[in-house]
Amino acid sequence: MTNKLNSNNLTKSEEDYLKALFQLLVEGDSPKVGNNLLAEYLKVSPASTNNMIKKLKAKEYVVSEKYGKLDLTDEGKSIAVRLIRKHRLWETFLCNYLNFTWDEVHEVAEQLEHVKSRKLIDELDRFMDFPKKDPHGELIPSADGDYSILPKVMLSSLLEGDVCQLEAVNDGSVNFLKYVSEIGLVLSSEIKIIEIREFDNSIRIEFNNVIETVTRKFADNVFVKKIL
Amino acid sequence: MTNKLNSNNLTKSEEDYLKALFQLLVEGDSPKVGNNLLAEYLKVSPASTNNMIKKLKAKEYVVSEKYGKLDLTDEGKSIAVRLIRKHRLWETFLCNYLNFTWDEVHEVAEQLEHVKSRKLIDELDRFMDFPKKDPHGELIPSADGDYSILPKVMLSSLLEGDVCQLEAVNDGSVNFLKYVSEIGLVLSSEIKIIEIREFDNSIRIEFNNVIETVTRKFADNVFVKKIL
DNA sequence: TTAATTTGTTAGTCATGGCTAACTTTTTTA
DNA sequence: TAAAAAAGTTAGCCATGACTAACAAATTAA
Repeated sequence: MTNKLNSNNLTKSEEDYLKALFQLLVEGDSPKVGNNLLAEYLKVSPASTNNMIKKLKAKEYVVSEKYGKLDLTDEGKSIAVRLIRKHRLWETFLCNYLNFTWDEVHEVAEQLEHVKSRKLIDELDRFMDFPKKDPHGELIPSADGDYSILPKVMLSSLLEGDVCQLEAVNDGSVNFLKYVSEIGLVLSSEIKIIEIREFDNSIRIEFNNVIETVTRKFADNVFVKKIL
Repeated sequence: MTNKLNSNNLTKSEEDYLKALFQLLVEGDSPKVGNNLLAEYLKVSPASTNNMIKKLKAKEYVVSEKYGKLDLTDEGKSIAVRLIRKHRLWETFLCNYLNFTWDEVHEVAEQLEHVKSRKLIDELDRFMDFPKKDPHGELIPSADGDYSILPKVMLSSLLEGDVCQLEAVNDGSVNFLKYVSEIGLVLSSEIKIIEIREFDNSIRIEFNNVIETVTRKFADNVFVKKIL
């Protein structure tokens, strides 16, 4: 446990910054995360970010040298992981018990993840019988803070003739999520790559006995496990 | 429905004030609610309250004349009722599904009631099969905003020999709630008034084949239905 | 009915967390 | 390697919602 017990006195804003920084560091493509990237990700000005980073450094959740790149301390990471755990558990609850669809959960989970109660989230976890994955296929961190990520294979990285199973989708865009469910894809859907068109990078895929053409951008946001 | 659709753009603070004002107006003892009473109830300074009331008047949720008493507009009432609905549904969920006890729910429900999502709360209601009462015995307002209160008969108003059933408890104090459950009282418990001691206003009651002595203050916070 | 008390209001301050504009440092690229 | 671009920082502003201190109005009591 942390030496600060459960005195988690962070504001919603502080939590947002820590979680965003964690996601850029751990799940992002950029090797280094700087002030402006974080600002862009959170859709706030670089000045606001700079200001908040100062505060988070003072509280020892963030480390960085002047004009240098940002990193999280262990305590900072731990807070971020707890937020991600809360977010994913709520998403799971909303989808599995309250009839929410993929594209509806994110906004509400963003609010619910800031509710402060250890018991609430651990009981919710138990109530759902300790789910391993959220509705988008992402792993849910455990109560003791184990964070791991699935090896991500993009649908766009496969070759003609390959067969795979849908493991997860990027939950960054509501429109994308709507589109995915509208065409009928769900977790575990079996997908076969019929054709990759060099001309425009579009991909013809088959699933549920239908054939669809999807763009490269679409396929970049769909993560799969190759099975053939 | 309101003419503002669902554009419920109130801050947490604004919501807190509206709900508090509603509770003082509808459930409180005072015939008139003024600025200072509201301030005391919310544990903020009269100046803060005055400031917020100005804003809520500008937004047409509150009406009052200068130096006059406060009242809510229909829109203000409607917002307060929706908050109470959310609060009580969450309390019900926490108690019935997540193993929370009477004294634990309030603090967490205070946070959950500010989560903004019409679908969330209506689905939660459906998930629990439209409960009528919250864990403390209070009626839960319906989705279309019907607010009603149980006729409140205080345990302290009964006479020796009367028999009653526990209908609701005042949920204003954690310590009181803890005490109620520790001695073994639950909703629907049958209680018999054994003796009322004039000397110190204490009351001897019998329930579950045990006899307990409770204070007048305790009995003022326990609401019952007389059955004999 | 005046004086005391309570209640309500205003002015001015503070912290949080946004913002823009201007500036500095670092990195890129020509 | 010097100029341009990008990234980071600082100063100063704004809104929100707290606060205290001082003051005004209304109510209660003498």
